[in-house]
Amino acid sequence: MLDIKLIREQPDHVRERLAARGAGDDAKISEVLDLDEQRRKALMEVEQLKAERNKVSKEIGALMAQKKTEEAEARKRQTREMGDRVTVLDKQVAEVEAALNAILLRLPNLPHAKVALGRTAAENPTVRTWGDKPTLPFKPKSHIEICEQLKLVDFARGAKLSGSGFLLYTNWGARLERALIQFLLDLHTSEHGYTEVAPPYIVGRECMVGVGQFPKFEDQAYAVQEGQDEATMGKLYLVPTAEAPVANIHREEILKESQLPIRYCAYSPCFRAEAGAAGVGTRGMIRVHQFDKVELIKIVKPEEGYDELEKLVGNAERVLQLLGLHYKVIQLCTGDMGFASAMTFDIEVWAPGQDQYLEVSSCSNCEDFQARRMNLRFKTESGENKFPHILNGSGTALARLFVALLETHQQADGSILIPEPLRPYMRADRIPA
RNA sequence: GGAGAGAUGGCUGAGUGGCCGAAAGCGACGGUUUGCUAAACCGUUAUACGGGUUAAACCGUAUCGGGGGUUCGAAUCCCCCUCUCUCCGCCA
Repeated sequence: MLDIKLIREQPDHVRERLAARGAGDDAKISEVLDLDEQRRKALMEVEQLKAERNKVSKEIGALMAQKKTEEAEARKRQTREMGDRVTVLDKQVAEVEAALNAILLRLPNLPHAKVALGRTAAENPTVRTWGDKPTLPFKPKSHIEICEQLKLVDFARGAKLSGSGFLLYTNWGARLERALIQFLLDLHTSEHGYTEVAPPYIVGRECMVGVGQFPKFEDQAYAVQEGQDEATMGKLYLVPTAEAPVANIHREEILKESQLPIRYCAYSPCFRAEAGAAGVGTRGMIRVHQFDKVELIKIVKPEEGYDELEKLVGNAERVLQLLGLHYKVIQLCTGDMGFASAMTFDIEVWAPGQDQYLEVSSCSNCEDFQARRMNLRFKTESGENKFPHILNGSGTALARLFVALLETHQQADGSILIPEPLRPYMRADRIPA
């Protein structure tokens, strides 16, 4: 959520920054300014009225104590009317506030000044690349072919169980998935300073609002209903990412400055309806309704936000380096960034069988945008309450990592060579052909 | 799922209609005292919004789990909801 004071004081700056990300909706900002004005006007009136009512009420109390009943009754008649007026105005304020909030919750974050201007993914600058595209001495197979040959994933039965976009990992495939999860958690906790947490996979809607998923992207989530009780619909959702529960751990808290930075690392499955994406890359494992991911979340002091973002990207990159996978880091341009983010770096790993790069990580600094929504603050040494920066990054998404790993490390004989750091987890150095 | 108890400030805990943004204790912070530590003593100690100010000071409003109601006035009375605890049932 944007700071209403910022919108009030620098509306043109806000308009300009929103326009930069292609969300420049002048009408909305004007509406916000108008509602804000209305709200404050009504507030002033009602508060003044309440102050008077409180005053007279106190007097009534004093009169009652002195047993001056008639005088007290006279005052009561006087304040009764004020009470009715207060009720009306209170309702008015609540309505204006609700209207204002509805807009504010749908306005995306402002991109950081250093983010490249652009409209689409085609304009995302590449920041760096690591390694080279592997040159295989044979025509690389697609992960789909590999999975079928080595029986790592049973696509047909996954679809039978839950519909298209759901995977049934089998055998070495299941073990590889589990090994990767554990490898990632161990790496980030023991080498990168994160604290492991295991969150719920179903969250209340406030969590979704807190991270900026809702209300704008409500159609992308799986909603959960308890049995036949339709009244429970809209209360709980399957997590689209561990960010939803983990970033909200300290929602509505006031942290001590000494507690920061907080760094959490969490595995969770991720459930995405992918509404509107039907038919786009539906074959294979690249776009699915459920995938595993290890997520990194940081809550930090504002002045440390961008240093921490750099480190976060580095933590995710380390994964690919250890697994011997070629990748590039790109910065998302203003037009391609996610709703809550002020700056985002994506990591794209090379998948030889696809002949393309796959996004396996997205690392963002949302600054105080999410902290505002979830009312998460920290108290500075001087006693001031401030909103921290909240960062999130995939470290990393698994299904696509799985794809890149198979396609990169496939051997001429059809087996898959397991990268050194993963071998203890696989208890094998290759998946046999 | 059934029955009962409860939810008050950083914590413990008092408060059953006005004198209560809230006693007391603990903790924390500042100060006095002190060779050091400890103790003692004094003081301070929530949040948001609005007004005000260069910034403060300051003023107002709201907040005692959440929402609604009664009343001139609600932590206190009434209704609904959420959560926690105890017992029973069920269950991985």
